[in-house]
Amino acid sequence: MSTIYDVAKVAGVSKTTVSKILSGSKNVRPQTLERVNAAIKKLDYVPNCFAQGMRSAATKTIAVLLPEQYNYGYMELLTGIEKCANRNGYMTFVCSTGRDGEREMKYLKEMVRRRVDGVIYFTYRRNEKNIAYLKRIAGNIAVVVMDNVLRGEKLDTVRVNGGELTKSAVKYLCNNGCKKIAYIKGLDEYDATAERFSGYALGLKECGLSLDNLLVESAEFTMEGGRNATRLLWEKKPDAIITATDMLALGALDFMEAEGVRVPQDVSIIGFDNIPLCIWSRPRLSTISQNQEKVGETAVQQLLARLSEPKKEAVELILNGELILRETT
Amino acid sequence: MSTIYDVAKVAGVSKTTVSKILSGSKNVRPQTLERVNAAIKKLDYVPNCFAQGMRSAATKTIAVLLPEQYNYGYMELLTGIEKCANRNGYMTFVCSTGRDGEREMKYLKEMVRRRVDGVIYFTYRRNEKNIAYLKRIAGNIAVVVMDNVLRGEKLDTVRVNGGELTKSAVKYLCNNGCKKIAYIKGLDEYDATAERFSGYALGLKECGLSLDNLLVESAEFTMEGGRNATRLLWEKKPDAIITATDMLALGALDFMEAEGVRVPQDVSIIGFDNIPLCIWSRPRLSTISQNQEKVGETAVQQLLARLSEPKKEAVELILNGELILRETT
DNA sequence: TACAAAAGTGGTAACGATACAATATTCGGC
DNA sequence: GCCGAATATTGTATCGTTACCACTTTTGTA
Repeated sequence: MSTIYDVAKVAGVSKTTVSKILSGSKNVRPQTLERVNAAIKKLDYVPNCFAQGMRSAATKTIAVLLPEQYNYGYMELLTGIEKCANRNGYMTFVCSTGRDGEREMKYLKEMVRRRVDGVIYFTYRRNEKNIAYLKRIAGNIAVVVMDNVLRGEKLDTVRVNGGELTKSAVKYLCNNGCKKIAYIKGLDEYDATAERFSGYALGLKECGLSLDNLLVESAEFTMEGGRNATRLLWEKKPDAIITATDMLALGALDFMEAEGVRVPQDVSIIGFDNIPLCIWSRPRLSTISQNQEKVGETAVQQLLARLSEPKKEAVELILNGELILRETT
Repeated sequence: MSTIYDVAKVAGVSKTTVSKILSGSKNVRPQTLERVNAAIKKLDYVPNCFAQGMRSAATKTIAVLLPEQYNYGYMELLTGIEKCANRNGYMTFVCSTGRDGEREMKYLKEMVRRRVDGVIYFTYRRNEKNIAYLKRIAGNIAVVVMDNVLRGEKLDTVRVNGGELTKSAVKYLCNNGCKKIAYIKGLDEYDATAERFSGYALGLKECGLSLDNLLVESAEFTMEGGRNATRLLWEKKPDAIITATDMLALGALDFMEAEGVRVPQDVSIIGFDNIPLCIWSRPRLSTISQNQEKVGETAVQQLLARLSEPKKEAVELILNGELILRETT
């Protein structure tokens, strides 16, 4: 592969001149510019990113750390991140840590090794050791934290207020006459879904309803989990069910179909995430949309903002989602 | 950020010794090893990938070029690629070119700039200029081509034999008494789907049925496209419909539901891809599965094989898919 | 004990680019 | 045509690492 030196030789100038032209300097004679450009074209010259990065630090690379194995739920978020990053000349590394703190640390170090400019950090719960490392590297590498797992850590944060949104779902159901609103939680170790549950509790309170632990179940984030939790809840005859994720809601819907329960006449169901499957279920699932593509885009924008002003105070960006009413309410 | 020189100073040895230890040399006294490791830990030292890459070429990075904007259809493939790459210590860049040759070239150059070790090249049709460039860089960067778009180019290829699989679907339907098997093609410019259509034609021939152009429609790869094509086809009263992709089949299914046509009693439908939605449609969609995760894994393995033996003759790996019979046949 | 081989360590030159200072060339005004 | 200013070009050091060779120390064997 040709180097800047080869280009200089072919064009009959010094490599310093070539370097200047590459970085768009004005102080070059038109004929020199032409000769150099011809040489670049002839040799198919492409600057070596590694050599560049060694002097001028910026690698135009962003890393995205995800807690779970790469799955459909991250698609929109990743699309948003990719698009915005590429638009700004950045490439991205996507790493899934599989909920494993050690692996997360391994990837964080790998990102330092690769001198990425920034990290979009998505995790499912606090890991003090990793947070300490993250804060240490935040001096050299821009860090944006997704969700509010690390609140109070003075790191830029981008998140959707899942609590507020869940509260609004409770209020909507209440205003439409529901009195026994059940909830299917995710695993408590997930901060993001724990927040949604808090919103549920708060919503009940503001509606003058009391929180009944018998109307709350926990489950794995799968259809199967949703089905099982619903089976237990159904004995308490709720008139509505809100779930922490759409898959749980689809499980609930599946249970109702099997039992011959009419949705929404006998019971209303509201999910969370607005995954594409929502419009394929019958009846179509009402849910809360987070607009993940926008979230990803915002995260990248904040990262770039941080890179251009490293000293500025950390910000917390809270995006709005919306309640999407389809056929299960 | 600390450098190898800092480590050497703290440990009281030369940077050459530190470098040796990092690369796992045996010829080091245990106490020296210990002192250096302590220094590395103390300083949180992580080698600079750029400086390393400048001497020893390998960057442990693979690029994946996709023709379409990052979407659900690529999820499994990407998962396979990611998993296998990470397992082998590689990171991946994913680039979507949006069916734009210029953009594809831009990304190819970017990958050369970043000195990736290999490129997994996925495109939708031949672009001579880009192919020429690809072949030129294939001397320095390992290239694996997905699908058979570039057949005859002496580049490693990994693909699923969509033609053969479609043929087997035709035979299955024929053996079950279907006589008027219609087909919904994708856009002809896609080589992968064109191959599937050839399989359809060949299947008919081998079953002793003749290809009737009135039983073939083209459409965009969307549900809407499938619905419209089916509306036209339905006038010819086919007893089965095979489609180039699942979304087209879901569109067909949607049309049948709206028209009150019973599936599979009145007409059988077979899609292609086995996207997750297949098990959500009612009746559940029969389809052809490509096992994309396996495809991705195979591509990475071939890339690594090429890296270790650059001179070996190019290979073509053809993976098997399978006909998945659900409720539409 | 002697002496070659092996083990352990260090010095220096790359890798390919950019930054900075230094030098060469052109230009404008008198 | 001369001189200073502006423009254009170049030489050299440097980034952090590894490769290679040279050197010192230890080990093993006759």
